[in-house]
Amino acid sequence: MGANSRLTIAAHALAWIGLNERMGGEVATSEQIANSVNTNPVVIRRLLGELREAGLVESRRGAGAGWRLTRTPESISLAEVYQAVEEGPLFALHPATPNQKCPVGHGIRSVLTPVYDGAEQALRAQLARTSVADVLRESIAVH
Amino acid sequence: MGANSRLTIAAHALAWIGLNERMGGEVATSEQIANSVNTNPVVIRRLLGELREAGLVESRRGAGAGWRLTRTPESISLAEVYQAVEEGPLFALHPATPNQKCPVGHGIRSVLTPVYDGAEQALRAQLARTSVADVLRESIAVH
DNA sequence: TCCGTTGTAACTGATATGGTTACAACAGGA
DNA sequence: TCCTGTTGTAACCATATCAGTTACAACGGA
Repeated sequence: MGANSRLTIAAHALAWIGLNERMGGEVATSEQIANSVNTNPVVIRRLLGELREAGLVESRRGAGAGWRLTRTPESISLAEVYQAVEEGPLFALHPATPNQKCPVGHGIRSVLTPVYDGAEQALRAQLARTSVADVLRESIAVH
Repeated sequence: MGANSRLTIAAHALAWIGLNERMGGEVATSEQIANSVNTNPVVIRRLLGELREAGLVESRRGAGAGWRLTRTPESISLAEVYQAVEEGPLFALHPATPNQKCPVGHGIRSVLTPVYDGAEQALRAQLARTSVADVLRESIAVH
């Protein structure tokens, strides 16, 4: 599958902002986060922009600007982060409408749809078991 | 996410072969399957080739050639089909090694790895609840 | 030998991703 | 009012995957 690192980078960014706030920092800049993730600040700003649309972070512009969490790290689950950065469904149905004259082609889409919904639901439920606070705490605990 | 239709097409092809065998057909050709899926026969042959490597189907060449299931439709779950056609992990870690001098960057990969493993395991477990026989039977039942 | 099918390479167009440069918009402070 | 640092965003590039297509060699039964 086209595995991407969007969830990884988003979780990393949120954990970093959480650590920054715990250390007394007012706001975190995309440059600081990018330095920890080891990527370009624009990549961070694009992803945090999607998290802002989802209501997970807020940004301040102008001098002394940066990013802050709108909620506690404990209350943000990876399922919400996934929802914010991965829009489409996990599995796609047929690119072209299957042959409706064939019994299989006629019925298969309405069969697969709930199967895919259930699989995606199971995925989200498992991601919901981990919070940004978990990621931050366990990351720091690694020696 | 880069949602693709590989699992959909593979499940459709297997269900079609299963129906063909139930109707007394010896082998199914990639052209017949492609006609039901509404795509090009080469797309079918490529995907069935991966299913053959996984041991789910076998092919015969020469005149009167085609494809057959190696097991009953009841014994083939969508989790196995997923395994056969989607190799890589669902979520990727960082494209570049994160900053090891940062506490978050140092520990986050070993934290996310088991989280992603668990999520993917939940996905597979849910897909395992549906078999090719289920897909075939329910598809035919759709009016 | 003929012929239908598989197996596979090669190419195309569309789309997603991560990275980069560039620059306007903004807002606090000197 | 101006300076400065940061966000917001457009534009572009390289790479990869996917679905589709054409072409043709390999195979094997009749």
